[in-house]
Amino acid sequence: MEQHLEEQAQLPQNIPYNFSPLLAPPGSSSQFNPLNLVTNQAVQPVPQIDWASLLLSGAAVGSQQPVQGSLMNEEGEENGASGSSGSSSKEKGKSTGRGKKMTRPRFAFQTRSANDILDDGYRWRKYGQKAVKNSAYPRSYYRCTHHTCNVKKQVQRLSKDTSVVVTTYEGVHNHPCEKLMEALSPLIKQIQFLSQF
DNA sequence: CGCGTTTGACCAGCGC
DNA sequence: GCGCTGGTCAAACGCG
Repeated sequence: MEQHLEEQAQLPQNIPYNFSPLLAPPGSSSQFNPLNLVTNQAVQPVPQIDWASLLLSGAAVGSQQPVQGSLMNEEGEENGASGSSGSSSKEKGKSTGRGKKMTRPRFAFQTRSANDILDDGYRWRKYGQKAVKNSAYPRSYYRCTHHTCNVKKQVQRLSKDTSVVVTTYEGVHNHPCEKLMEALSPLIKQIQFLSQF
């Protein structure tokens, strides 16, 4: 199944960057895979993404605003379990193996970027890298460095279109964006100062 | 010295 | 049951 991922991930050429298109193709419900999700952005060397609103409200994306197909949870994966042997096995492996069985929202998107690592405002620690079948590029595994946060993400570059990076987020941050807080702290201080009068 | 990356080993699930 | 594959671990290493 993995061998077709990149073939299925056709990039619409003129879609502006937007998370709303994160929908499973209507006819591919049973074969749905996060890597098939297509969200594109204009070709930019450095992605300009409104991560703050995205990931703060966007946690929402995970739990409160279930955009169908943009999320992967246990139920959704069971739907596609028979079709996608590879991607489903890894989840089951985690549930019964070292990892804990948790229902974690997942969403994936593609970006055109020269950088594999998108600066989403959070700090990530790389914990693994694997060469995946039928892909010239390895898949990298990252974990949020926040001690109470267990969000993971996978980053893989398409071999057929090396300008496209597929990022899969798993879980929802349970802490504010550090860089966002860092950026806002002077403003907050100023507001607090002014509010004294 | 602390933090992050690299990388080989290990584990579990699936298909045959 | 065996091999393949993906995901994770953890020790070693590098960098600021």
